[in-house]
Amino acid sequence: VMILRSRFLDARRKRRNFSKQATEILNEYFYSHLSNPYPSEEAKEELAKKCSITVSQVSNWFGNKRIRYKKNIGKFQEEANLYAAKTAVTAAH
Amino acid sequence: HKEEKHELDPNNPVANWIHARSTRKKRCPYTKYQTLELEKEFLFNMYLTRDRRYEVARVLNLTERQVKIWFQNRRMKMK
DNA sequence: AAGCTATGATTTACGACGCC
DNA sequence: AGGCGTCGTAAATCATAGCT
Repeated sequence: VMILRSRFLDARRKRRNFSKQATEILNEYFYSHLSNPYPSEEAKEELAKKCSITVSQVSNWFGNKRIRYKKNIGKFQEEANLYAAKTAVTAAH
Repeated sequence: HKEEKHELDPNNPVANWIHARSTRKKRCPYTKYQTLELEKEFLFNMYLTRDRRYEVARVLNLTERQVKIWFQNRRMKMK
């Protein structure tokens, strides 16, 4: 019984990477809230809808992103600059 | 809602994020046997009595705290 | 094709807060 | 006060998708 369930749960590990657009949306939020990248429940729901993924997946994504960014800020510098520039353009109308 | 500790360092984007205290025990994956026995116990009852907690901890060589937290996490996982 | 890395999911361990 | 409840998360680890 539990073996069946654990296999079912393990099946969740069969995943596809998120779409390019979804990753784009998540990164835009992350880098435009870099000093406090903790979306509220409502914000998570909105992101989930825009990305066509679940709220849990949004939480996982932010959890992974925060720890991986923190662990190696240098590696993400280029990406950070890219999204900073992008949101700056958006802000300038 | 704030958790754990914040570092005081201006100019660093990560400074105001939530950080685990350095005293936190490193995560230690449980053995297959430990997990299986915990699952069996969970199937028996989702909430531990004090006596069961003591017994499970003793048999699996875990602390009572670890067993308590394992059950808390397991209940959350179930939701 | 094989190896390696990036990435999404799961597992331990707590902090914050709640209710008895 | 004190202990166990949930909720959200950190950090480590797992599994494998997808490059090189």
